[in-house]
Amino acid sequence: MNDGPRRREPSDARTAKPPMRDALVAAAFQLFLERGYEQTTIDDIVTLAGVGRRSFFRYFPSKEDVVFPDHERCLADMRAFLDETADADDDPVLRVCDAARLVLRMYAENPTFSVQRYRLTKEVPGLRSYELSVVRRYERALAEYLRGRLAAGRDGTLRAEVVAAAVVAAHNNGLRSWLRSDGQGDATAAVDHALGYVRATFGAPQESPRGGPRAEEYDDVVVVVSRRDAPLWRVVQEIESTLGRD
Amino acid sequence: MNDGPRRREPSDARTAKPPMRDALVAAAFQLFLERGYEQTTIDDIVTLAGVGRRSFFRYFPSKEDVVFPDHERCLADMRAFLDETADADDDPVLRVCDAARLVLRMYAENPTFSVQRYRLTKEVPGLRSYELSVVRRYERALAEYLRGRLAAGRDGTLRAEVVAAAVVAAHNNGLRSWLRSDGQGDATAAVDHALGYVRATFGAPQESPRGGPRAEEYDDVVVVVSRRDAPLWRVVQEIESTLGRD
DNA sequence: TCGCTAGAGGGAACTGAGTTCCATGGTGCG
DNA sequence: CGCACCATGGAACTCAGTTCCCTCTAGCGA
Repeated sequence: MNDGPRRREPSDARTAKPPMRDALVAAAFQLFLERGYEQTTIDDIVTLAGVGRRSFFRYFPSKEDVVFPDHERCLADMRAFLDETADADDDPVLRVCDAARLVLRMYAENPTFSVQRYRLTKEVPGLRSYELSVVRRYERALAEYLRGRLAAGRDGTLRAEVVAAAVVAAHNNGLRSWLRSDGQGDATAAVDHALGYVRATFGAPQESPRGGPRAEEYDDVVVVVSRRDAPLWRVVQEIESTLGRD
Repeated sequence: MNDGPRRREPSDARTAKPPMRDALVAAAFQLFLERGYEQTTIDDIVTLAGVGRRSFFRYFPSKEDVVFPDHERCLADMRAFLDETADADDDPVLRVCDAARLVLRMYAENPTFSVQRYRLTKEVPGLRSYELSVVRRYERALAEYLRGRLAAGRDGTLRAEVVAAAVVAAHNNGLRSWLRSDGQGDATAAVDHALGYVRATFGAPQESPRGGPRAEEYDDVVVVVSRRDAPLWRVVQEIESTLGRD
C-alpha cells in the first residue's frame, strides 16, 4: 500500500519512472521467453539486467509480480474511476462495465507484450494462480462499488458480487478471445459484445429517473408474448428487443 | 482433534483411507491454530505428527494443500455428478446450481473444521490465493458442462462462463455468510437463496419441452406491465412472479 | 528357511525464493 | 569538508519443495 512519498516532480505522481524497473521487466521477459519461466532464476534476471539481486525485490515483491508490472497502477486507476463517479446518477452496472474496459485498454496498449504474457501464464500454473489473485482484486473493487450502489435494495451484497463476477467473466472472455488471436482482431469489439450481454442481463435503463423506478408507477406498458415454458433468458431477449435496448 | 476429516465406507475403492494423511492434517491444524500458518514450518508439522518430512510431501504437494484436504475429492464428485447427467434434458443452470451445492455439503459436513479454515484463509494471503485457484477449478468444471449444453446457441461459451461465474459468486456469498456466523445458522438456506437469484436470472423453466422452445410457437401468452425505464432485473422479477416461478 | 523383490516410509542434501542485515557510494546541504 | 540521506549491492539466513538413496517390512516362490 505504502508507495513511499519519494516523488519530487509535481507532474503525475503515479507515473514515476524508475529505469531499473523497466530494465528488470525487459530482462525477465527475455529470459522467460527463451528458456521458460521456471527455468529462469532471479539471479539470472539480475545478472542480465546488471543489477544486484536485492534490487529485484525492491521493485517486485515476488517473482510473479514482474510478469504483471502494470496491474497495480491499473487497479488504482479503476478505483479512482469508480470513486470519482461514486455519486453519479447513472446505471451502476454500466459504470462497472466501463471500469472493466480500463483493464482492456491496458492490455490493448501493448499487444505484443500482452500476448507474450498470455502465453506465459497459460503454461505456468504458478502464474495462472497469481493472475487469479490479481483478477480477484479487480472483482472486489467492482463489487464494493456496486455494494455501495445496490445496498439499499434487497440482497444488495449478493447482487453486487454476482454482477461483479459476471462482469469480470465477460470481460475476460472477450479479452482472452482477443489474446488467442495474437492481438490481431479488435479487442474492444469482443469485450463490448461480452459486456453487452451482462448489461442486458443485469443493467438498468440508460436514462435514469430521479429516485429510481417505483413499482406502483406505470408510465408505460410493455406487452411480451412468449411461451410460458420458454427459458427466462429468451424472454429477456424479447423484452430487450421490444424496448429497443442494446 | 476430534474434528477429523469425513468418514467413508471402506468399500469405496477410490477413497482408500491413509491414517497418516489424517494425522498430518490434524497436526497441521493444531499448530496453525495455536501459532499461525506462517509461523508453522513443515518440520514442525511432521515432528508433531511423528513422521518423516518426506512423507508430508508424499500426501500433500504443498503446504497449502493440507488446509484443503478434501477439495480434490469434492471436485471429482462434482465432475462425476455433471458427467452422469450430461445427457439429461433438464435445465443446465439448475444442474450447475445443484453441482455447486455439493461443495456446500462438504463444508457443512464439518462445521467446526470449515469455520477454522475460513478464519485461517481470511488472515493468510497465501491461503486466500490458493483458495482462489481451488474455486477456479470448480468454476471451470461448471463452465465446461455449460458450454457443452449451451454451445448450440449464440454466445454459448460466453454465456457458459458468465453463468458459471455467477453461480460460484452466489454460492460463495451464501457460504461465507454461513461461515461468518460460526456455522450456527442454516447453511443450505443461505446458499439456496443466493442460487435462487442466479437461477431466476439465467435459468430455464422447470419442465423442459423436448427439443427446446421455439420462438415461433406461442402456446401461451404472458402480459407484463412495467415502466419502460425499469431495470431489467425488476422486469424479470415481475415475470417470475407472474409465471409463478420460484 | 532363505533369498529376492516391491513398496512404504525416513532422511540427508540440494535448489531457489524471499528476508535480514549491513556495507558502500553518490548527492545535497550546512 | 563533513554529515545525513538514500538507493544500491551483497552476504548470509530461513524455509518450501525436490532429488537421491537408504531402511524396513510384507509377500512370495524355491
